Amino acid sequence: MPKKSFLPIVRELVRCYQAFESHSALHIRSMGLTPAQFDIVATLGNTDGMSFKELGEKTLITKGTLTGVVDRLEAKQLVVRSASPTDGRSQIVSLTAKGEALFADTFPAHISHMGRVFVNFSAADLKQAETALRQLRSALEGTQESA
Amino acid sequence: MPKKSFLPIVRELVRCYQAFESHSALHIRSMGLTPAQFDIVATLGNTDGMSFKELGEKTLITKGTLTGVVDRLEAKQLVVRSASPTDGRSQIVSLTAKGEALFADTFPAHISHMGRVFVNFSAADLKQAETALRQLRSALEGTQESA
DNA sequence: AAATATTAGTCTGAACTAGGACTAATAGTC
DNA sequence: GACTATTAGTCCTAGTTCAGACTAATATTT
Repeated sequence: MPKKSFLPIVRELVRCYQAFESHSALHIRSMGLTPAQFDIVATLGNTDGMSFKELGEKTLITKGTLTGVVDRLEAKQLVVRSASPTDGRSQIVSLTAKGEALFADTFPAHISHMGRVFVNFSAADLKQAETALRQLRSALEGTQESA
Repeated sequence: MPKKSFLPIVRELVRCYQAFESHSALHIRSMGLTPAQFDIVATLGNTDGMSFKELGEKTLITKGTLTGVVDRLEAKQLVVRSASPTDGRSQIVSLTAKGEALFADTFPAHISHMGRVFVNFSAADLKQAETALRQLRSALEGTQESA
């Protein structure tokens, strides 16, 4: 490996992510949700609900955090908890009618908001960026235990 | 623009960043620091100190957060605050001898830890990833106000 | 069936996060 | 020089984050 030449990438990755987050978060907050809350609502949209475990895996929010975020969404009456019919330990989280309505309002708006960023990207550009990122991630994940 | 084809990238960017963060954070915590604290120590290393403003710009930590993080580092006697000689509003943050020592211990260790991830990357791979990320970021930053 | 291990979700504690109000100091304007 | 605008840092609030301890329920083993 080229010694230390990975530093610019790491730097660029972090800045890129933060730029993305701040662009996304600004819009989400203007719609009255936090990024984590939006993440949950977007994940539950067009589904019949799912367990905390499943929700955590899809959103990459860890269980401890999830409890609190769902609490706040429940307080806003956007989601409900219900016992799983098959597993006594498990809770199913699903959107309420109000949550569905919010999803229908905000999700397309957000996609379109974010899409504007990519107006000048060609399909090839997108593909290339995706490939580079995927390669990077698989390296990062592959090294987790070999340290 | 290709409608909606940006979603996979966004997804990949987020996962990539989180994989990086978790890999990095695990190592940093094992050295007794939080990621934000390490970020500050690493930025102050080999400098004569800098103002909160400058520190915030380099680390991408916002002012409100910075106050608290520096408080904790000061409590650990790793950094000190001192009045700026040129600007009465400004505080200079710099490493103490203990902070310098910690920097000398942990920074190379962390670089080497992270470098292992990239063992199988060629210089060309790195360059390509960097280019893709830079392009992405400039798009993200450029759209901030045009919404 | 009883003992053990695993799993789902909650709770706790320490820290980070952004945004905005606030204070003090500097800069710019008339 | 007085007025106004900007800037640097601090404080506050609400929310997120993770790790680890904990409880209850389910699986596995013997």
